[in-house]
Amino acid sequence: MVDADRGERSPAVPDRLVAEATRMFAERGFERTSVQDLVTAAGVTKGAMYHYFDSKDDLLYAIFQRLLAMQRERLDGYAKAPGPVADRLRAAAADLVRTSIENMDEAVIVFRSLHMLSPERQRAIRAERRDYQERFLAMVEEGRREGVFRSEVPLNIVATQFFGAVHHLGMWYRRGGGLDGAGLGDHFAELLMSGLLARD
Amino acid sequence: MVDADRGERSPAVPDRLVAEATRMFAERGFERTSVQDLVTAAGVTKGAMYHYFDSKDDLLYAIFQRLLAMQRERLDGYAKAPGPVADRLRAAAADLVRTSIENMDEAVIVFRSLHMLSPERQRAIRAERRDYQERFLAMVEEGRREGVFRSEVPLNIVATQFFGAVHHLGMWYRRGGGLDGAGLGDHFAELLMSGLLARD
DNA sequence: AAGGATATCGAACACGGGTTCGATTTCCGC
DNA sequence: GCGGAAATCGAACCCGTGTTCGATATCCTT
Repeated sequence: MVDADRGERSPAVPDRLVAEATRMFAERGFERTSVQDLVTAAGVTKGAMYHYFDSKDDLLYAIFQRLLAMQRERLDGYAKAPGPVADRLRAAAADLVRTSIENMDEAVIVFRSLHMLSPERQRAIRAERRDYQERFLAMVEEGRREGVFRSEVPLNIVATQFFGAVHHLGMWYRRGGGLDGAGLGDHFAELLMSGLLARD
Repeated sequence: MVDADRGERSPAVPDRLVAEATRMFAERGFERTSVQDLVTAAGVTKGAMYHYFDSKDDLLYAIFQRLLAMQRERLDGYAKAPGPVADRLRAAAADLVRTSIENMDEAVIVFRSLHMLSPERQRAIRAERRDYQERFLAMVEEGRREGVFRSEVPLNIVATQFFGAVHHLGMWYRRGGGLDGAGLGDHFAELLMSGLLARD
């Protein structure tokens, strides 16, 4: 019973740990989730966990990276795609909202528990996120140069407000509220575009 | 040397404690600030603190309430003022941004450490905030009835995105960045209005 | 089948945390 | 100035925490 079993019975231990940690950190918060509760929920003991992760911090860091790496990769897709920049930007924005909602647990953790990471790792994550926003802003800038975006409000403020709203999703969005991730993504993207285009 | 002294030398102990707690909770986070560090910074001992506050939680709760009560009161002012609803809403929005920036420490704590409160108090704070948003939304609804606001995007989503962005301010706004609270408030309000008014 | 490496266990450790409480000092009305 | 109440101290307490580590079980290679 080896890899074949892992696929059919239950996931490998590291994966189970990350999965449980994601669920519990999102629900109770990082600091209110003890390592003991965590490993119990995952059906192992502390020793097993410390075999795969150097610390509780490590586990948290892994969660951060998974979501951010995924979203950065997706953004790259839109940035490099052909077509008008306005369309690509709108699609990228809607996609960010959608993936944030579909990975709500991770999203909640990222925006709520960043300051629980060790300082170096905080810096690393912040850098990654800054990188994401800069790539995003590069598309906005591209649109501005082409004369597509010409808002009264500084464009980076428009984009920043959008990011703020996205990061805050975890605080209020609940499933089954009559609006799924894709629907909300469309609205959010629409709102972003109206901000970038508006001129009164 | 009593009240007169409190006014001229240093604030009363409970005030000092709240002030230090606000600063430290915002900087290091609630859970990374020990009661010992806190009382040392405030120049007293644990006993003094536990004389005024039942728990560390109590202290946190006091910080929450101060900011929320202040902002709710201000919102009421705009809601009850005379004049077109669009103007009042814009002013209220700009004011929320401004007061959030001027009380950045409290704002950071509110949005970052809500889940550290005891469940009952979490509920209480959430209820207060919901109340705030409902009053705000009532003005939006007023404008919709009058035909002033007619966005493609559902109005409550526009408003919610605005709140999200405001709550997220603490994550990126830094003083001395060439844009003060009032200036940013204007931009944010402008953006909110453009969302509420837009129709394409 | 043997052997070493990997995975998992389980108990103990070290430590800092929030909280309690009786002693001591400071304050204020009489 | 006295006396009781309020404020403050300081040390001890208890508990849960993340982490370590040697022992044991399981696996994969040869």
